[in-house]
Amino acid sequence: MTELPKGHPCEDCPVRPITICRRLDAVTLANLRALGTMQRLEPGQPIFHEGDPVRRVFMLASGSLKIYTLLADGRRQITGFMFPGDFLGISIDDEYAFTAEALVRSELWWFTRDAFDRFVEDNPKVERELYRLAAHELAAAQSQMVLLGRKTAAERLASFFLSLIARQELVVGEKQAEFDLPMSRLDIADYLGLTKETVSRMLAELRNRKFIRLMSQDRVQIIDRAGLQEMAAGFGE
Amino acid sequence: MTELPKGHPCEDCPVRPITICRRLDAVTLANLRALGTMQRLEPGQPIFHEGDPVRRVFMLASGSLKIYTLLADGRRQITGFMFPGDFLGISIDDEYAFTAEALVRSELWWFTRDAFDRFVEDNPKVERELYRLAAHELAAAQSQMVLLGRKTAAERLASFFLSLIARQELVVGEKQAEFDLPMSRLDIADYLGLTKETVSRMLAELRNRKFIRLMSQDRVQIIDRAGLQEMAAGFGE
DNA sequence: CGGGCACTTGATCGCCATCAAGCACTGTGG
DNA sequence: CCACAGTGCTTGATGGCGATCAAGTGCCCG
Repeated sequence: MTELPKGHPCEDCPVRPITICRRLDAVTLANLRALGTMQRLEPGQPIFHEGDPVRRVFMLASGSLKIYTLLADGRRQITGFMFPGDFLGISIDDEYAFTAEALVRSELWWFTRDAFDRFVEDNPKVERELYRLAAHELAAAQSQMVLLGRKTAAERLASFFLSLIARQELVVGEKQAEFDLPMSRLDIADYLGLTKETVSRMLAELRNRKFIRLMSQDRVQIIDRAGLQEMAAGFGE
Repeated sequence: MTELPKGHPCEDCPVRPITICRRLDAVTLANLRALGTMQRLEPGQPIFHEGDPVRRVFMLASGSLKIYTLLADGRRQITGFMFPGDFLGISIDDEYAFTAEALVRSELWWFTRDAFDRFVEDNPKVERELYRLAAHELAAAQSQMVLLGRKTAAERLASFFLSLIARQELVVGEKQAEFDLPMSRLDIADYLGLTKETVSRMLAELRNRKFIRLMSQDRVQIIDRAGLQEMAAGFGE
């Protein structure tokens, strides 16, 4: 990555660092992991802050993280959550554009940027895979724009739950009826562009409509997936 | 791109098509252009619709486009505008995830997917460049999420104007004091997650604060860029 | 048990959406 | 040259969704 032709034709445009955080294939992962160092994280512990120099590339092994940006007066937008297998810190710039912080006790591997770049150079398929991963991120970002720009509070929460369970099903490899909420109500709110009170109310709303059941504070059972999907897609009722 | 290893490990996850629409370097462009066909577009003419099969890759030569997604009941979110030099339709999936439509009379080159893919294979640097372009898109998408999730109406418009003029300055290569608004108030609203009325009011607000001047309906002069920047960054006043 | 904290629920407020004129530019025909 | 639609933008009046402010509740861990 370091030997990417710097600038040309965009060197003066406001390039900002990028997260690529979807999964690579198993073989690549194993080879890469051999180059890395493991690190434990406590809940709330930051991995890096917005503006920090980009020195390392991270891969989450267990737990979960949040990625966020702050406005001048403290308003916060969480732009993504990360789960085991996700990559973080792969960037074409020298500063992170966001802060990354552990939600729960987590483990991650880190690699120096150089080691990671060398690995990419030695594994031609990886570059292609990285592009593929970036494409996934972009598609997700676009649906999040639709969510933030045009969906109602209830629709946002429904969409969020569906994406969380889809994600978990991808990892487990089969349909699931329940999923965890490792993040707080405030984190959910800051991801969906709402307040924690509204998240709480919409949770009650989805419960009243018999779309979901709360097994505990941080575990949700899906009762009516079709109902959730209709709501997430923006059908009136 | 067609020979990207299909699936593995993401084949069952909801992959959606992706736009890559920033500039490649001049040499690459010239080589690529030789493979393409030119097409003229009238204002409002669609290039493709959400759900259409991905058969071509496009490059905008002149004019401008909008990219949007619709919800079930007709709510619309514009996820991006495209300007000369931008690429469109580069995708890892077989269906477009959005609709692309000309804002004004425009010209674009198109390439068959196969021709484009062969070109990418024959030009190893291009793959790297594509990744770089995707990274730019991702950074832009993240700031748009902050805008849509946490900024006020006035802040959104200020941010939008700054990004439009930054874009134009990138093309022209020097600082500019004025820029065009090739899109309607409704398009601006659907990009910023607002209504056309609110866009109109915030335009008046920025005018009253002496941040901008309207040279005509579709041309803006920036009077106080620092003021706009503060507002866009979310400082209280 | 009890203290703390996150979450829920309730009451009120405000920003922006909605509804509704009014206005300005554009083109067209008399 | 002007009447006059037609269209898109602006401005005004009102309303509603979600934010804010404020209790209340349950859960976790002492």
